Amino acid sequence: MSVDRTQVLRSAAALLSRKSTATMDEVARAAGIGRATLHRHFAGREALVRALEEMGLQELEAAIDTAALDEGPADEAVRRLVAGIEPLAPLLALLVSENQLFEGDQQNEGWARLDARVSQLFRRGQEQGVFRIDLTPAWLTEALYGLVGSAAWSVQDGRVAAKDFQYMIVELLLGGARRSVER
Amino acid sequence: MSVDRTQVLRSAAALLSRKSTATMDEVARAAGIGRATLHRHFAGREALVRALEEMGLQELEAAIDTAALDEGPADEAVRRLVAGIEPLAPLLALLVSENQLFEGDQQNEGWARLDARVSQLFRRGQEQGVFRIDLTPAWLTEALYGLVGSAAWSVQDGRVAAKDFQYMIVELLLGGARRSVER
DNA sequence: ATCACGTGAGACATCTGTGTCTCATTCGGT
DNA sequence: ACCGAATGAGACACAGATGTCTCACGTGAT
Repeated sequence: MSVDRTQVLRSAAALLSRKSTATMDEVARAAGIGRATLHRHFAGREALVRALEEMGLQELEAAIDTAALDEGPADEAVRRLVAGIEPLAPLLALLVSENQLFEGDQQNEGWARLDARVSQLFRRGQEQGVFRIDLTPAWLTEALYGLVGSAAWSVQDGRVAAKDFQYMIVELLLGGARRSVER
Repeated sequence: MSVDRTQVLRSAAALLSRKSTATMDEVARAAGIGRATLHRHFAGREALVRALEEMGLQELEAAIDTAALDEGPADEAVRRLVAGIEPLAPLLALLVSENQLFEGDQQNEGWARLDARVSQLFRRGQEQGVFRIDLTPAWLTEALYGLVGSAAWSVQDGRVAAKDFQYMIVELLLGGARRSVER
């Protein structure tokens, strides 16, 4: 009976990432609840978006923590990170594509901090000779977000199989599309 | 004096790709024109979006044509394609991230057709042994869009240098982040 | 210098989405 | 079976964006 707040936020993320001008009513319908109920849980559109930000940052941070980016080979850390990110991919896709949200410069810092941690992983990989050094850590970080978003949308639209999510991202990010000898 | 329609559409794409809820007034300001003038050129928000779609599809098709995807090694064709896409990257980023636009199933076909052409390039590369076969052409196509979008946003936000646009995308897409022997 | 045209600024009515409320209903716990 | 809490549906006023119009100004052509 009672509404699952997290569930509502997830469906909202999935919808808004594809139709950012969606109405509060559409968001409610997508979550399978009434508009009034949606309003009882989130004071308004503003609050809803804030909640999405907060949840996104929080869950991404948790995923980064769990992945233990400082341990083991950098490429394996990337695999762990992508694996942990999968459940929150639609939400991440929304937050990445809509950075209007970060005007208050409040949550902006939280985002920058997570960016730095991911970026640091790629830097570590470069220093340890695992990653090539002609692609900046900043770009690799952005590319990771982009690929995660693309994969999330592709799965959502049925263009690729959900079970291949991690494999597709990691393999392309780490190994690229070109066929090479050692593979 | 007279307004450059293409210029208006480009600035609108850049703005809307980052703040999709932007007002018509904001779009006008971003283009350096008045709201009334914007309205004289595009009957309404709906018409503006349609024009963005149309221009995006048209220019992407032109870029694909110019790249001559059927000729030469597949990886070189990818390089040509990315080079041709660079000027319309912000527009492409908008269209990819906001697929609410394709409800009328009209322009949807145009998009599907272009998708098929790009996808065919990757398939050709696989058949000729240039690309690995464990990543589907559909995914590689989506990934290309995703990376182009990420790169466009990164450049727009100043996180990476504009001059590295093509290099970053092509190198990551084709070669991946991992350091390997022949590189 | 004159004229036609396109533009910017502002006013205006309208519309759509928003936020709040009430009320009947349903679900879950007792 | 009962009761309380949460929900859905609908009504309502309000706010903000939209679409249209007018008018004055600047520009470019003649």
